[in-house]
Amino acid sequence: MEQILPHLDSVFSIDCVLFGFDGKELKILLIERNEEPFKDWWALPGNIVGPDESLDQSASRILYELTGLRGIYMEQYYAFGDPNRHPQGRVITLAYYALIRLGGDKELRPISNYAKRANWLPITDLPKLAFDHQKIYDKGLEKIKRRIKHQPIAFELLPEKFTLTQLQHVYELVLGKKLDKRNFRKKIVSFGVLKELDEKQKGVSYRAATLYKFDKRKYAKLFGKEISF
Amino acid sequence: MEQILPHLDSVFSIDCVLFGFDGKELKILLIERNEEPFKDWWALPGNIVGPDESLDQSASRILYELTGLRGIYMEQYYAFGDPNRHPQGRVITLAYYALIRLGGDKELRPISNYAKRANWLPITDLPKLAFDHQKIYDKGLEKIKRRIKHQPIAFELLPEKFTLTQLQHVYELVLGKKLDKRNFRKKIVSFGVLKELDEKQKGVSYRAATLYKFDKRKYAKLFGKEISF
DNA sequence: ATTACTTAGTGTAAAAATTACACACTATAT
DNA sequence: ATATAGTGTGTAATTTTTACACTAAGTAAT
Repeated sequence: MEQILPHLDSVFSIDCVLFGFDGKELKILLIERNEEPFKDWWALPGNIVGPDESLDQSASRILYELTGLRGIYMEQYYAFGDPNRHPQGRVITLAYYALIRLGGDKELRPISNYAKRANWLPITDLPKLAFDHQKIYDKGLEKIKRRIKHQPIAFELLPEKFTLTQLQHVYELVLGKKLDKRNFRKKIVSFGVLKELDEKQKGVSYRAATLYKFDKRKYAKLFGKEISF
Repeated sequence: MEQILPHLDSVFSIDCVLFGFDGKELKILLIERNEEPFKDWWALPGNIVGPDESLDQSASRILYELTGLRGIYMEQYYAFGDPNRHPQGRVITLAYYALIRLGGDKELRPISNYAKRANWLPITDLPKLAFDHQKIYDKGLEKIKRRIKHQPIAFELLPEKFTLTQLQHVYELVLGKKLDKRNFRKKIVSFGVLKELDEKQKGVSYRAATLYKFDKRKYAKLFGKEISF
């Protein structure tokens, strides 16, 4: 119902759960707050939605401001609006997640002044989080667990070229269970969204694995058909 | 980011997509607006979130005010926040869906004054909708299509006691395709969430079918295991 | 060049799930 | 008694899923 527009004191924000993968562990990006409330606590990066931004634009801007990253696959997944979730007033927040490959270069560019610092922390050992951010994170993890079974989001966590073992590793981390190597390969290849390259892995002290990349074209053709893990 | 709370003129609302099933068709509840903008247009029922309500509470209140219904399974599914979606200012809206069985008695109790009337309209023949409500509806339908494959939400559209044929009918309507009778029964029974009653359907001029009901207890035990259609 | 080490890469058989498909039964209405 | 309309049921063929272990290839150290 939207025909009358009272001026209400409500604030609408976006918080981001950025999952990162460095080849070993799943991490999330947290900031250490520099201001009250929850000064010195770790929190999810977030910000207030600007008056002329769409929600997705706003999420992209926030991600960019906090990390310098652009062009990342992000998706809103839940709105949190408990009237008491923020000690200073009513703040409804919309949670987005993003999946990012870590390592290499382009890391953590300067951060807005409300944070002392930002850091990628392994999800296996998270500190207490400010506000209801633990809940937001939990729901985000749950979300990508479900999503990775049906959508090709695992690739976002990997470099453009990757080995099947690396891909399996990502699935195992997100789903939280071991998968059978042969069955995994059989299945993932049968989806027909991988392109086998002529290249091999480099810099390893054992037999180098074949590199693959995700084939967006092939995936686009499959549209509608469900992938299922 | 939530440490400073500027007073912004933003409005946060909830819109509901109420899917109803009368035994024949899928319908949604629409209201005919009585005020500008979009006076005389059909729109989704919605309202502004109160300052001390949680989002779910607010959605329940709105549903109750518009229909008199309580205790309905509702879930938020997407936030719409295009800066231009409302001609009079910034309104971010959170969409909820609900599934309701129609027919019988408890229908459409008096409606707030912003609507001329409210009506259940078949989804196969919807009018043009106000604002971006067509988009909101589309996304809602998409959502329940996916959800009905994995969660026991079909039962919300049926009376407490129902026949397997009625249940199949609901699945067919939502998924938009025919299902094989024998395979459907085999599968739905194998989930083990139905309780066969000693009762038979009444008032039909042919062999009466056995009635079933959804067994919440059994379903609770299955928790974690995925249903899949 | 031999050896030790580490991961890559591969096939099959058994079990389970899915699909396609047709007819006799039962209740009611006339 | 007969026509009608929907109920309720089984099976064989196919596909998908699961469980499972060894050889091949490359690197590093000697």
